[in-house]
Amino acid sequence: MFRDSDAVESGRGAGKGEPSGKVRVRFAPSPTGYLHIGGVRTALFNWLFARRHQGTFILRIEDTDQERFTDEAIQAILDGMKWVGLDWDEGPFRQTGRMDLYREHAMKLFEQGKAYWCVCTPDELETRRKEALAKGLTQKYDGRCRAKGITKPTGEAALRFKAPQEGETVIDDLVKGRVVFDNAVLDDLIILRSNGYPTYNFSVVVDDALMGITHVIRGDDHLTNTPRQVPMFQALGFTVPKFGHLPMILGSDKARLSKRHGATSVLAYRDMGYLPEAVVNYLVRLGWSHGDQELFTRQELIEKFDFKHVQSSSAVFNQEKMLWVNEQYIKQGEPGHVARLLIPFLEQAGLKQEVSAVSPDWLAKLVVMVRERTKTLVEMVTWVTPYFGQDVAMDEASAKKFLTPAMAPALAKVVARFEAEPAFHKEQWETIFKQVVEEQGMKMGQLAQPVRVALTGRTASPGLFEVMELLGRERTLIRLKKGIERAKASA
RNA sequence: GUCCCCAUCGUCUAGCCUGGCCUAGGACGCCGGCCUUUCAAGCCGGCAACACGGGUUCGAAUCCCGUUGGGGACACCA
Repeated sequence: MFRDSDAVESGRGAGKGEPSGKVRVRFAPSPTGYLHIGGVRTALFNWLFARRHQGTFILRIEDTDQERFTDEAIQAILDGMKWVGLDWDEGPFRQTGRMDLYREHAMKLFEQGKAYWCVCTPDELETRRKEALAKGLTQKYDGRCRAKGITKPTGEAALRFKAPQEGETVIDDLVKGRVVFDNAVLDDLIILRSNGYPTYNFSVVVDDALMGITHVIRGDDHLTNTPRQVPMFQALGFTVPKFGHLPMILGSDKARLSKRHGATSVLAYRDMGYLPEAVVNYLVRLGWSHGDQELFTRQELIEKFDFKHVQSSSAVFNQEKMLWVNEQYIKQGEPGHVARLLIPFLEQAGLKQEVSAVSPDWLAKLVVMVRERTKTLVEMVTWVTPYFGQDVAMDEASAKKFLTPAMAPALAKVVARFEAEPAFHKEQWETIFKQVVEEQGMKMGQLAQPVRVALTGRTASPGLFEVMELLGRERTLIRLKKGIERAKASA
């Protein structure tokens, strides 16, 4: 009976899975590419759980496969974590720096008769696996080297763990509840490859144990790995941690989220103009809920996060909703903060000089003026460009439509009245403007549009008087005059 | 094929553990209206779901069994 009482504690139903000791969790990505959305969510749940219980969050890079990892990928993971603000307390540890530890523990198992040398070659194994598949049999290792009792292999050999074959392994998962596996389905897994490197299922166990991990929170694609790992913890004499298997994130076709579904790297969302806190907010709601609440501050998340409300079924990633969340953060966020995040985008749009010429305060006001019209920082750039520089880029079609000779007199009147005012006062200028509209026997919109085009170069903009206020008296008058020139010249 | 997980509006979800308060609530999106100097935002309203079949019970979205469907795992990858 491979059943460890330590593993048996419910996170659902009975109690709330309140940890008794000090919580230690980890996020252990493999550096095969960028940090994707699913990875961020796993990291986030770990981080939240750690912060919620004043525990420790550890970052560990699973790089035991020399073939596939790259330093760039490690850097990308670090950058991604930093961008979303998931700071770790220990690490990043790299498994490649811990090889002695794995070998040492593997040999310990061998000496205790809990592991054995296997001289089957990868090719042979592959062939047998194919045969088994063709016959419709279980594709597990037949254990033929188990009884050979090889003490000192002469050639290439891998070390296999003697998995229990009787009884059952029970895990009481924080999100899935009680899951029972028949030990008969367990394979004698290779723990040390013939090249001396440990395999994943072994290195995780050694690391999780040695790092004192109390809760292993990971994607539910690892659920079936758990009954293979639990016996290893026990064979090594370690305490078995508690497990929590998070449901997967699916693409719109209900298949596991992948590159096929468009952007899956978190940093791609940064580049698309998403705020990191919006991404976090969206991701946490994908699989966790707190009543009807949609928006949470980071502090609220830490206070409210619990496994009791983690969904056990997978969720479809929906960019529309994430966009909405982003929009909310842009609209409700602290203007100065949004402005700071906007700067790199402005610089990239070629406004480096212009940006350095304005104050953070003015930039924040600009953000306030345009923010209810934008859903991303990228969109915000286009809304914000007309307000930099003396002149404005004029949209030809708009100018042609609204800056006509017939409009020139009314525009001139507006300018004359404005010029009579030595200082700009929003309400006052608005009153003046409306007076002109009335005197000219026009409708508000008739005069507002030409003015809008003269001021911003476009037919769509924030409220006219907000625009004037932001532009300031001088620039307002300059642009208005240029608009009149343009109107007169228009044939 | 074998094992494991999952199943409420198109999507994210509340409710399920501790059956009645559910003629199933919220959010995104979509449709319509209001507001309006443009574009937005905002506000109001609408469409839309308990996968199916059995049971248990006075009563089931909630408990049990089965079916179907979806996902995952079965490597000297992680």
